[in-house]
Amino acid sequence: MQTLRRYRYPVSGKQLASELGVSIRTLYRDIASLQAQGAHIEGEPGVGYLLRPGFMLPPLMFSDEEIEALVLGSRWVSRRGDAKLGEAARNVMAKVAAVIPAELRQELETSTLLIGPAATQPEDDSILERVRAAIRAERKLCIAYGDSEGNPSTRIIWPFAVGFFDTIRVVVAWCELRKGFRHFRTDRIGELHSLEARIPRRRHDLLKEWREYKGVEPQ
Amino acid sequence: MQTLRRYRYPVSGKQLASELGVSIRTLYRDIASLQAQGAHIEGEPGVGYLLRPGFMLPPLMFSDEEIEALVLGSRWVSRRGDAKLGEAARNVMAKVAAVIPAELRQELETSTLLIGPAATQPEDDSILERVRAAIRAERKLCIAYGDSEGNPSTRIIWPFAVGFFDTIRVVVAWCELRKGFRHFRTDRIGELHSLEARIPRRRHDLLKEWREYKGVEPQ
DNA sequence: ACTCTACTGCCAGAAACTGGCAGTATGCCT
DNA sequence: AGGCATACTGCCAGTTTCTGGCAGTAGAGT
Repeated sequence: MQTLRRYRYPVSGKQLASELGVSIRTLYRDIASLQAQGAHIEGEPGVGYLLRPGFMLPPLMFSDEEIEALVLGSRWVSRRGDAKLGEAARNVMAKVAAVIPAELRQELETSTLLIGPAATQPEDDSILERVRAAIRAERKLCIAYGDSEGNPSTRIIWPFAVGFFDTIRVVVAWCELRKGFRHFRTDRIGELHSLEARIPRRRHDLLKEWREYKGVEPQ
Repeated sequence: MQTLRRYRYPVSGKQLASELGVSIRTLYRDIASLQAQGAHIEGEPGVGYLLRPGFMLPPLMFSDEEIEALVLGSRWVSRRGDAKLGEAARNVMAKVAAVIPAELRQELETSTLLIGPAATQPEDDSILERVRAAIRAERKLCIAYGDSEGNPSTRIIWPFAVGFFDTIRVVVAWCELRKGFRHFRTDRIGELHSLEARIPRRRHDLLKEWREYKGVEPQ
């Protein structure tokens, strides 16, 4: 898995086998067993193998308390994240539930830590989804924003993080108009579209610089 | 693992081996390798084997979105749960980070979904911790409670769930005084102590009945 | 002292894995 | 259309690993 993950383009079985020090025949068998375990490895004749992005977690041991924390966290994301993120959280729980024995599954589903409904009406989810997509793709966004006094403006921003507060969510970005870090409440973003232009700096560096500027501890 | 989990008392290796259809010698070897993988199996000469409570997750594959959801959920619990639950959430992330290759670890730590600070000052964490302990042990609680008009009362309750709202947390319980389901805000609980007496009904049944009574969907 | 039990080293037989070979199917390039 | 690179499968012998029995040590409870 680790070897295959290093490549972002299809790589031939022959090459993989020589890197791992095994024969081609064994490689085919190993890949088949990895696929049986759920790894998303795509193989095409004439092309090679490609690992679809994702995480492979080895066997892991969790205490009761840790499982409760995991379930509670997933439930929170499921109810407070945007639609896609919520579905991802439910998928996590479904995957975990699918592989544990039946006696434990009940313990999972019966977990007694519940997330209550949101205090405020959720705004349009698709804004958050599109912001997250832009962050991941490291692309600039053009937004119509109304500030706290209601003054409308149109800005080009470099989004690199989303902050979840109890009742609101803010996009953390570099603002080209103001030439500085700014926060934008998602419920005050009117129109939004993703630009072709890439953000000229790495997301990780922007985040680090913003943390130093604001004095925010890593989480 | 599954075989061993069924027992709540120490069980001899001989018995385990015959249930699994392997020899004693092999069982010792298998247990050694499970322990090497992180399973909490305790073996004492003259007593037998005992599995400390916990979950063993087999290898699992997650997509990028699912990992983001998992990280975000853990961060929320880490900042909004009580001290023990928060530590458990951080342990989950630490365990995951410990077993994934270095390139991926950075992706985890750099995850750009952040949880902001709580809007209100958190009340005494230990109340929530003790309520959760009572729920897990299925023990009655005696609490001093002030209702919304501030009238103080002392009640014996059967706690079976905790609801997390944006700014407050409520204990869901059967109230012996009112002979019905009641909710108690944790910030209005004054004194609290756990009683020796067990709750006469199963937590799971109480939760189910409360859901039907309140019309709450399972999460 | 005795029994029950966990745990280790050793070794032969059993099981699983590995690597090579031959062969089929599919996509890309000329 | 044809050649080439590649994924993928069945078969079989050689190698490695796993298994089960035996003998023995050590700790806990009676």
